[in-house]
Amino acid sequence: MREEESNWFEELPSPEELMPLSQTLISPHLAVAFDITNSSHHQFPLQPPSAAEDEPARTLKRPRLVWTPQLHKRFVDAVAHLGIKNAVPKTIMQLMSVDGLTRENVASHLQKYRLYLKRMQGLAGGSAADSATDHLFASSPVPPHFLHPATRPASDHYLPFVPGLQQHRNHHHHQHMAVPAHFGSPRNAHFELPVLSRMGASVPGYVEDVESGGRKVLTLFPAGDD
DNA sequence: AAACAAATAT
DNA sequence: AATATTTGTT
Repeated sequence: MREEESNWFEELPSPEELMPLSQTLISPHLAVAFDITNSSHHQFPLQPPSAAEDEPARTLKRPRLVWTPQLHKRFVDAVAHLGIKNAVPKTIMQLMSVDGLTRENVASHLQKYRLYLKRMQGLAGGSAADSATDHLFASSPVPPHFLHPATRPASDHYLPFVPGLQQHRNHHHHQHMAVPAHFGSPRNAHFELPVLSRMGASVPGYVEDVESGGRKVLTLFPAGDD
């Protein structure tokens, strides 16, 4: 049994998408038998109590996420600001605060990105590292200190945010992602990331029909506000 | 529970 | 090819 936290259905599917599905899966008279006739059908799919059917909510597959350059840039920014220590999928996801983006989306992307970074460390010289699959990653500049772990960021653009500590920036006119001076609870185990107002305006993803196979795809950053 | 890397699947 | 999912380990 999957006991995952896949609550994506709470936000994504529009009633128009859900309705036809429910209609094909639940026969009309069954639908009336239960209470879903009561205009409450723009709720997320409840599984039919009859259990005679399969469970669409658990079986339905979320469309693949498209990592646009804009979305990737946001990812890189988040990692840069978090610092390598704090840049784990959950916190990256929170900092990015992109509506509909899941931890697994980020984890998968992070894994690939790390491989890309390793591949580039090898070619620290000058040679192009582009294996043609790296177009996405190449679309956003890699902050220098990603490649040299021992090295501190030369500029204060990437000052790692440490939860308990207060940052002192002398010049603060880089409205990148403003990290609030005080946030969450002090040092303790987990801290809460507030919804950042500037960087964090959650973008409501939309679903696009692409590709000849009719695969549905999720594009979160169609046109950046970046 | 979450992170991680490697392998594998779609 | 790009992303997701699974697996085994910490």
